[in-house]
Amino acid sequence: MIGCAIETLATEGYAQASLAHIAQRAEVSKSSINYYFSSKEELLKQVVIEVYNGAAAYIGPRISAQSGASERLRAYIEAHVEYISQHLTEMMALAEIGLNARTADGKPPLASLTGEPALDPLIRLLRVGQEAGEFRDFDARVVAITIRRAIDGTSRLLIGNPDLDVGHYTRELVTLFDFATLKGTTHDHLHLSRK
Amino acid sequence: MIGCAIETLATEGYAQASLAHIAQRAEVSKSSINYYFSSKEELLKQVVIEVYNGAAAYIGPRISAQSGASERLRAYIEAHVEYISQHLTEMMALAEIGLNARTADGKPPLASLTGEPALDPLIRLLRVGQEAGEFRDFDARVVAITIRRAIDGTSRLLIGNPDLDVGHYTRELVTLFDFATLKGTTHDHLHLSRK
Amino acid sequence: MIGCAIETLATEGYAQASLAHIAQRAEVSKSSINYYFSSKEELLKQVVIEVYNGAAAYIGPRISAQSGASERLRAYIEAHVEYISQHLTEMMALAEIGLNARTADGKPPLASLTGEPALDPLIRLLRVGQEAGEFRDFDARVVAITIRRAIDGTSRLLIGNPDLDVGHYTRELVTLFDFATLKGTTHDHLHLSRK
Amino acid sequence: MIGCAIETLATEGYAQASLAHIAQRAEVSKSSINYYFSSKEELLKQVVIEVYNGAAAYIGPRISAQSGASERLRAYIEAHVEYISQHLTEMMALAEIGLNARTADGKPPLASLTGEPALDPLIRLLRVGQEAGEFRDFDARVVAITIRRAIDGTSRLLIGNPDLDVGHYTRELVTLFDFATLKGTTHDHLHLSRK
DNA sequence: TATGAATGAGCATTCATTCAT
DNA sequence: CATGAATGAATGCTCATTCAT
Repeated sequence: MIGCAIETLATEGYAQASLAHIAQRAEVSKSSINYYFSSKEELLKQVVIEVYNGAAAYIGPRISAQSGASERLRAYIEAHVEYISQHLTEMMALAEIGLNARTADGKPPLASLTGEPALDPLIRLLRVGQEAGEFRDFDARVVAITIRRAIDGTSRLLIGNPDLDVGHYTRELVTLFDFATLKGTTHDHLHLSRK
Repeated sequence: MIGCAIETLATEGYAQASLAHIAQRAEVSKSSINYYFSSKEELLKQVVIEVYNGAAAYIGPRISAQSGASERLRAYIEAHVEYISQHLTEMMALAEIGLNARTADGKPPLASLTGEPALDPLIRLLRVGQEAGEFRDFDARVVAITIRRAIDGTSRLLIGNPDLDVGHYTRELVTLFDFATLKGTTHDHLHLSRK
Repeated sequence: MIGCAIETLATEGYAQASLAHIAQRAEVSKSSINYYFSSKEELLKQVVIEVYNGAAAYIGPRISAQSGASERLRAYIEAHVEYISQHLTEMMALAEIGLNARTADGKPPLASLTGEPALDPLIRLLRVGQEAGEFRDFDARVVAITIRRAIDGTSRLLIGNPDLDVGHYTRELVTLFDFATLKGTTHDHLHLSRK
Repeated sequence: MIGCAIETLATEGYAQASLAHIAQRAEVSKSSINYYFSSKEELLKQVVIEVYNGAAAYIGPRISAQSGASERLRAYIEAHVEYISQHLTEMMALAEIGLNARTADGKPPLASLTGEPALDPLIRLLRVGQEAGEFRDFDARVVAITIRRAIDGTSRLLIGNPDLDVGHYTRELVTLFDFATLKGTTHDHLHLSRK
């Protein structure tokens, strides 16, 4: 049932993801959904949890397997893009919810996903790299946000370009952020002159 | 009236931006909106045009004023982030529309805004820089997408952190993409080893 | 303007014959219609009058030109069918109004057109024919109603069969009602046995 | 619910037969109608089917019970008028739908009811009578149309004259079409002279 | 004379939810 | 455990009408 909700969200969009449509896809009655989930909000929350846990289970170990900060960053990007490319539907669903769902007061409640809390591990990773002397001196939060934005954009990119070479895209992204983060001598004048 | 539509979209979200809510904010009747705009779709289209033109008028000249590719890229980022930080509401509205509106068949029709066509000038800018020997050898499209994603994320970031130091954020972003794009010697081994 | 109302009614139907559509066809503003006609009801009334007078001006003399009752009846049918076939649009408009317009209380107010009052001349014609011994002994009202129904159906018939041979159709109709009304000996037993 | 739709159509007319009005008469909510009927069009279709089937069930056997063509024609008229006089409301509803409903392109889609297809059995009946030598030589289609028009007009007639003597009216109609169709000698000169 | 602006009422339809079974 | 029935609220939209100009 959660699976059908995901499919509906991904293929029809948030606005069309009514209980009726989800129920139709799941070939159950609308009432059944309300039986298992106290409200639509609850259903969406479960969708988020399900998708999020699935991603974490795949990505977490991939990062942990690496030891150096730069290797971890590469693994972070690679694992995310890879997972996204293999779970496009779920990611689209997540995006639909994250961009539309609001709390009663009106503001994006699931900012927690793409937002600050979810960003913390990445920020920590970057700071560790800086302390270890692997990364140059940047604002870890800004870089983290940029990386997350690049990663989160992957699903849309793949939707629009289904035959995109994911491997090539991943490598380019990794290289890009390698250059952007790794300590080097050549570019330092730029960095300093801008400070 | 378009202004109120923008405010409603930005503060209440796409789903809550009904004609009734927009009309209420504008202190006119629902019918009046339908008098000036033949449909809701038309209203949203006008919102997009209005916001888009305003941004282009500000940003375009700022980029053109620069001559070198790397200076242009810096101007691109700076002008965008600056404009976004000063027109947060409009940008949020644009995002709400771009991410939710669908054509009759169901898929993102306004991808044109954040999507491919809008990307072309940036891609060209990057390629010019590569041909001029200013930029290293990267996939211009991947880098362009990443830059756009970083820029487009600014509005959400500012919503969540209203007292963010925009100047600092912009400088960090510019530096990040300087490192990511400019030709240097130090990091070349990374790039090559990954190829 | 009345002409455009007629066209709109005939081609788009009563439900679609809004002031907006009529105004569009007439290439004037909606307000102009309300300026010349105090209400939509008034406009429709004028349409009815216009069409009705046009028909009367054509048909009246054609009937009066005949002297015998049976000749008059033939002229009645012939003139009507002929006029209808040449003014299909107007007739369709009349039908749309007659079948849909209602007074405030809810009942067909324009029954006067196809209804009783409009029937009186025909009833009188038939009775004169009976008194003159030309027509058999029938209920003039029933026959009159039947003749009117046949005539009124002509427009629909022509809409559905645009290449109908109107001359043939008219002759068949005239013959049919000749048989139905003229005094004869052969069928009298039927009539009597049914009384 | 279909019953209330019929009543509303008959008493208030097609234009006033909104879901709101029908729901009010049925003392249910508008939503309930949409629950049972996927659209208003569907509701009207069911009304047509219901009424049509009811009529067919009554009228069909009455005609089949007769053997001769002229007897069948009499039964055809008698059964129709009788049924109509006893189901005035339903017939009015049917008329409102048939005369107003339009397909997306704009023209009368339910012509099938009063229109050509529904006419075929009557045309066949008349032709059989002609081949059997019972009926004179007329255009069966024209006569059929005229008979249907007379029958279809009955409901309007009864609405306008609730205390009409239906028996008398039926007999007059039957006699009229007896004279109009049966082979006789007296009138033949008319027919021939017109040919 | 003619029209743009504005609106309240009404339309068919969709939705999440409740309730009895 | 599951669902059919039912509904109030809300949606985008059309309409005839009014009013100031």
